[in-house]
Amino acid sequence: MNIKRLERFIYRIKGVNVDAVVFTDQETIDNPEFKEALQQIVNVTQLPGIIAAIAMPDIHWGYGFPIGGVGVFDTETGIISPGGIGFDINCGVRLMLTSLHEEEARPVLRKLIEEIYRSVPAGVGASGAVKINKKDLRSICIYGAQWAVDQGYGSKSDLENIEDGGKLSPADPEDVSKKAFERGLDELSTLGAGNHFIEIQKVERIFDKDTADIFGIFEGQVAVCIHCGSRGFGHQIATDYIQIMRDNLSSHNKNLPDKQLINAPFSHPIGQKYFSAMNCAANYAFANRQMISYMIQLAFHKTFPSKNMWLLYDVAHNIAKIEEYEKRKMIVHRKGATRSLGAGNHLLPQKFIETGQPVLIPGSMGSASYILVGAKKAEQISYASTAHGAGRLLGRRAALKTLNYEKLMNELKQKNIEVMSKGKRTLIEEAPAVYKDVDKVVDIVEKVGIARRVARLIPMGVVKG
DNA sequence: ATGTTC
Repeated sequence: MNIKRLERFIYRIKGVNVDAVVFTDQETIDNPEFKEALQQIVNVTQLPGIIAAIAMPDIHWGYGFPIGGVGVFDTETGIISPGGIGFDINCGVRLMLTSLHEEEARPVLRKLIEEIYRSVPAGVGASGAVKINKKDLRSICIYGAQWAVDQGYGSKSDLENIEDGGKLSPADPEDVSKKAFERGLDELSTLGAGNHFIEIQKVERIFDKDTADIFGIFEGQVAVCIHCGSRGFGHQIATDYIQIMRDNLSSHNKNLPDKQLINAPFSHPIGQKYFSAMNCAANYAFANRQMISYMIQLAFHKTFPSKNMWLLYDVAHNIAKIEEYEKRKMIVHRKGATRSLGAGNHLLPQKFIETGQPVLIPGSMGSASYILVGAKKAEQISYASTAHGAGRLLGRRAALKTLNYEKLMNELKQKNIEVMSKGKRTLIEEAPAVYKDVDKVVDIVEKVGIARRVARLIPMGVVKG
């Protein structure tokens, strides 16, 4: 690999049609663990219609494309690829703020965590939180979070605090398979497993007082963070379209450097159908997080009837969207990358025009999370993208082999973190030691200038699959 | 990530 350091935390790797750009530190560049992930972002530069291939400081190995990567393609000559988005379509993060202070929450924290755990089914195959029929699911595909609000789960004002209003188009349920529909029916309002979680956090530090004030953030404030996606519904859609592309576009895909980069020309009917089906899954995920936050609100008000809880923002970090840069339409794949719109961007609702878009970057179970704000510079150097999390350091298998459950529980106990989980295995696979240091990731993001820190939060309690 | 390896 031909890697050149352009400036501090910005590297250029020689690519095929374009060069790849990586925002990271020298340690990551030199670490053999990340060699494959860096090769993956280089592979992306070989795809048709590529405009930019960018990796974030939380880069790690993924299916075809690296996680923590952005792939930008021309809408006419370029492609759309399920691997550039991820199996968990519109995996994302939602942050709820409260009028509650940490000291008031501490004595009843266990009860609150238990209440939330009962309200939101977690774990692999979790189901049965709400009953919907096929017609509802069709509406969810089209209307996303708006469907949930129309059903009484939350309020209309929530919608402007969700990326794209929680509703993407085109999204035609006819492009979604029967099998995906079957899976989607009983999974709405469930958390899932793996790195998905609900976390009760407290604001530990404020970096940007002016923005924090506008966002309604204060030191010691209790917040609730939700990290989850489109469950088996999105997973099935990704699986279906990988198969469809394999069966119907074999000559188009014959010279791929990696089979997992399978794709369709964006302008091809299959590319268009996948885009539409992907939007259905994205809308399902927006509805899912809307439902979950409503359930959490009920649990919260049971414990604290006189306190308020409201939505700060909801971001997607596994998605592809049509965006325009320099009057050219592009299909921007963000896989483990968060949109980062700076102040004044016309896509923002009025309330965020002067601040820029809230950006949510959670860490791992025992570590900090950040609220950041989008930066104009991101629109210039990263196609309005920034990092999405701490980024995995160790694979699941390696985690199970090297880490000890009792030791992990002791660590969390020492940090005063209450945990409720469906199983031990997920906890070990998601232990803090498995992730990079989120503080470092966010530091690079800010120094490069693709988002700015507003507040740092630390965990008080966590619910996991 | 996932009715757990596509």
